[in-house]
Amino acid sequence: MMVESATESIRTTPSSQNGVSSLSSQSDGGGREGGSNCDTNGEISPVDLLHLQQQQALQAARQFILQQATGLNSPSSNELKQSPVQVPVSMAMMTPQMITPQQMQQILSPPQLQALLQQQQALMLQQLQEYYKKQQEQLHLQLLTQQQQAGKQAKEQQQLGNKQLAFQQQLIQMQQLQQQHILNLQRQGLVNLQPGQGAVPIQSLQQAMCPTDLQQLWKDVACVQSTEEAMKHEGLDLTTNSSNTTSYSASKVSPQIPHHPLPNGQNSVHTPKRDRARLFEWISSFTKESSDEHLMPYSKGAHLQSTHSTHEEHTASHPLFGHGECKWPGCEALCEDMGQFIKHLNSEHALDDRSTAQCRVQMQVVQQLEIQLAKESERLQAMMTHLHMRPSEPKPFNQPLNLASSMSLSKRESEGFPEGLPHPPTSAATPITPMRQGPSVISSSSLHGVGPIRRRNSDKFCTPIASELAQNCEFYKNADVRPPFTYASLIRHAILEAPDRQLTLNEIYNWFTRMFAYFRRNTATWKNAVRHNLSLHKCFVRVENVKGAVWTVDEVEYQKRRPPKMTGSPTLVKNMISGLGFGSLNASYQAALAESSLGLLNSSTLMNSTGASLNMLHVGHDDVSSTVEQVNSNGSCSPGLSPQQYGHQIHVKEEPAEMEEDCRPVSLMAAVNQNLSMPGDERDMEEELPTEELE
DNA sequence: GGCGCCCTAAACACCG
DNA sequence: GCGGTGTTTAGGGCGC
Repeated sequence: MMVESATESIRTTPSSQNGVSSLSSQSDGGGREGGSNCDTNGEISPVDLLHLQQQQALQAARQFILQQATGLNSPSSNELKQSPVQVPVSMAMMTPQMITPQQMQQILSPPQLQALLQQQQALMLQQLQEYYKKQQEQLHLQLLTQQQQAGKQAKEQQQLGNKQLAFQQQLIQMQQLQQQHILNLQRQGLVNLQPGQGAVPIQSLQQAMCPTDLQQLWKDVACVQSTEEAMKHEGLDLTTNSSNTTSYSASKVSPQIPHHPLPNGQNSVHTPKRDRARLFEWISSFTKESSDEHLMPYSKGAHLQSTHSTHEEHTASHPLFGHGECKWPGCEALCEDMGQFIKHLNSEHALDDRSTAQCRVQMQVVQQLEIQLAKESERLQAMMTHLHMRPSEPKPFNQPLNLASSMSLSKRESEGFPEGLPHPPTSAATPITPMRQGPSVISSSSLHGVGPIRRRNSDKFCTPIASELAQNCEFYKNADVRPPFTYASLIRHAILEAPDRQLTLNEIYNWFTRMFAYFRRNTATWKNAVRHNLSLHKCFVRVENVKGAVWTVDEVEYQKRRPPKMTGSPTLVKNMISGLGFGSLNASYQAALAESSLGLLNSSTLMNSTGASLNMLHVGHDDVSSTVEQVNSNGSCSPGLSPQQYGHQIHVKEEPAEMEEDCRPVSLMAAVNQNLSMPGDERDMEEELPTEELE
């Protein structure tokens, strides 16, 4: 087919030559397409071949990266971008992204990520095909040119035959690699790819790799290139291309490879082993530095640098000699002793273009690895920092509570702001605050806006809804971000925020849409959820008012359902009574405190604003504008709207099973407070505003 | 794995 | 009949 036609062209057209481009000129991003890197003999220049093979290696690397692409969470990097080889195929994918994979992962839902991955894989496949096409065309073009010039001299006919074979070989290799890579990509799931789908940045995949992955990657690279070698050295059986599965071990059975350079002394066949050798070197260094016990099973280099090696003395004497082999990238020549090695070094690796190029490549390899190391180190540091910070998680949650909430509280009190209402100055100072909330507040699901509400956050360890909304109200108003609170807490907040602490269903709807951009869509869903929550939770009391049915909050019921887990916890009792720092409390309790702080904040504010000193629980209310008590279905007194105030029918709900009980032990906190004769709301304040009210 | 909490969806009833 | 409201049930996800 193509090879045959190329062969035919060779026979019928003269060949020619051209100069060898310098390495620098080839690597300066000019791309390979325009390069005519052939030597005067009409062959592809070694440097060109080097580039070609390195590109192929990178293709294999990319292939491996895709295989490893289960996680995309790693900081962005530009390793590939800085690759010594310009690989047009992947340049688009190597472009640094505006967002990190982590951010992408947070922003995108898993299905979106998957779609993105598939999309980019498709793109990559397409680019691969285009690239190989270009390469083939280029090779073919070079072939034709050389044939034309070579044809003028009959004397060179025989030589041309050899060149022809060489080019045929190149073409075959190119085709084989192309097929192999495409097949591999398809095996990796691209068979189902559809046109137009996107993908995950390849750099992200690479960045996600750990050193072990890199080792495997390099191994694959070496394997692929060894395949090339094998093909080259297996003769010129161009009719079969079944050598795609040539294994690494198979390639290693070709020790003569390094000793068969091209006639002009170039190093095309050296390149694969060179890369592999660099891999080994890197593995060795990494293994040595990171963990002496972890020897890479396939890492020959690791063993080469084993401190237990009998050749260690030699290794120590020369970094390029170890285990009886020359460790020059791609060489692996066997040397019996140091003297022989030195001789070999001086003869085979003297200062010439090839060695310079190899050194240059090695420098870039090292540079890339250093970058990778820096990134990995940074990641490690972040991980350690994160893990170290874990025990003190409550800290960031307490702090904003103290500062923001109390400050805005006082302001609201003085300015008559309804408590809980977002105060402009506060929110204005933090227009995009959710970022500072940390992941505990704005989860990935809430970020992309399609996932479920941050369910546990508000309950466990989030900033209280009051301060959260106060500080981020502008954000939630404008950003299509789902608030990290439950429907129940939001409804409660809305109701308590109302001047008279009551809202009609429609007013609740309006509050949701007014406060959260997220709730301006999917109205059917969340409205249904709101109604569901209102009906389901006992804490929401429907009151027939003159203007229709309104919903109020039964704080007692609400608090009842909050911290069931802390009931009976000796630790909590101790902490409670002793008034220790809340950082020592467990997450559940803190979460309960956090979430419910809003209502208590509200209550306290109202109480303060009205100057009422209430004993809701035992005495009864004396100010309906403040937190009022309400006789609930159980006959107990609870803060909320006064039945007298509304003087209408109150629909008593039954909480779901577990909520049902007066006989159920009251929460420990409540019990403690009751023992302390704490008034209802004050009790709540004490419970829920440890950092706000108990400073 | 069980449990609790939550969300979502859906069906149904009531009422203006 | 329609839309809004309220109730209830079911299923599933998630964290403990």
